[in-house]
Amino acid sequence: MPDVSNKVINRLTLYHCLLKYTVVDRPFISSSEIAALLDLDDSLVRKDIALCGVLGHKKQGYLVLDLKKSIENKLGFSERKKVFIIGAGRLGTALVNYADFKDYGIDILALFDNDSHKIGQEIGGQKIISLDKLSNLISRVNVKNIILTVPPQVAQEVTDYAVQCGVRFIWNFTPTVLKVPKSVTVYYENVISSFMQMQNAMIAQI
Amino acid sequence: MPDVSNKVINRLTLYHCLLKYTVVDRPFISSSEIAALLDLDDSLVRKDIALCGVLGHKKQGYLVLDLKKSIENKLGFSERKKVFIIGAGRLGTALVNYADFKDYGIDILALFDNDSHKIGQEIGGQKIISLDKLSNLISRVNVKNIILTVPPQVAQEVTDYAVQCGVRFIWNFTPTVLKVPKSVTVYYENVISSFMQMQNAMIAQI
DNA sequence: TAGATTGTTAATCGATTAACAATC
DNA sequence: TAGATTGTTAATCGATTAACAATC
Repeated sequence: MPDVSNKVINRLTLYHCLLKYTVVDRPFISSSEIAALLDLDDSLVRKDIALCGVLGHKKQGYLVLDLKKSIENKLGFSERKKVFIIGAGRLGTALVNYADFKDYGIDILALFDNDSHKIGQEIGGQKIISLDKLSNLISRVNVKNIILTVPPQVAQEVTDYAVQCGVRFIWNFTPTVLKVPKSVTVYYENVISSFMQMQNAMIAQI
Repeated sequence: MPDVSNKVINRLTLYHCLLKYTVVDRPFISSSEIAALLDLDDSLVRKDIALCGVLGHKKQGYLVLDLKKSIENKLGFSERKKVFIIGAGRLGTALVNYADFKDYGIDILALFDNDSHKIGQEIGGQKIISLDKLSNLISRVNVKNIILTVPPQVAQEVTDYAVQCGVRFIWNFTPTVLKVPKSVTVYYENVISSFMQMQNAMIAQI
């Protein structure tokens, strides 16, 4: 999936949701229908679709199943992507149980915590593992990507340790900015920011 | 908070996280330091800060506390924002317990579900309420914003009901596209899209 | 003073929208 | 045929980066 911007990825994912759950009863959908449902410009939708290599049909639109499949290919849903989760709090366990991850090729292979009361407990078929086993498991399973769902107060400390163990990509769900070496990439997931953006949309509406 | 794009909101929120948890030991921070930590251009940081009405100090940078406070004002953290959550599954309950919401002015006033086994249970100080009480509570408490965390299969059905009850803004955590009247706004939170964006960053890195 | 940093303008880059020929 | 829809180019819009004078 090179050559597509984050904005395109975001829209393609939405088109896919649409085709998966909403448009299931007919063979074709047009760019203007998609655009109307998502409040976008129809030529933008056609451009996005063109990036997936899908050809439409004049007067009819795009074949729903064809389009769905092509988005899956473009975004790499069928390739398996291995991740660990560090932090078995409410958010971490919610993510472990998020059934849809598997559908999109995301395999959560282990869930770590350093609370001795949690270690050994089972969540969504995953045993919670002691954090000091991270280094060992990284080399055995060859996973370089972690989802970070620890309390913000310990986020930097846990990150330093994870980086030392060989982690290269951190999907950071904590509301903190992490200091990492140049070789490590942090991707920020920020619920507060999303909320503020939504609120902005609200104000604009009124 | 008019006149700021979503991208600016996102960055301002990150600056705020930085000032809240990471830069706590000194009075000043420069635009280039912020830029380095977040992998941004320093003039972009200065522009964002200018939008908050903060003046820096030549040779020293910006006063940390001053900047933090101004971001809070700009993004409206101190104004209380009332929301309901519909769907008391793992994600819904994780959000109820997300302590940081309160710090940012987001008050979760009730948690709804229609599973009779869940109704009456208490989560994070909130009793789970039967969904058929929604209409009643909307008029009593005057809340027009909901966080939707139900299973995707029932998302549209629940949305139709919520809209009928008077809901105007839906923060949609389900991986579905919702059909709503023009008067209702849906804001999509898409974990899968975020993951794919992260993966894109990974590929670019290697 | 020399060096560092802001604040801001102009230049560039990228993303979206408008428009329309092609054609089913 | 007439109408609808794609695929794509050109125009516009918005966001980022480069550059630099001002100044502490």
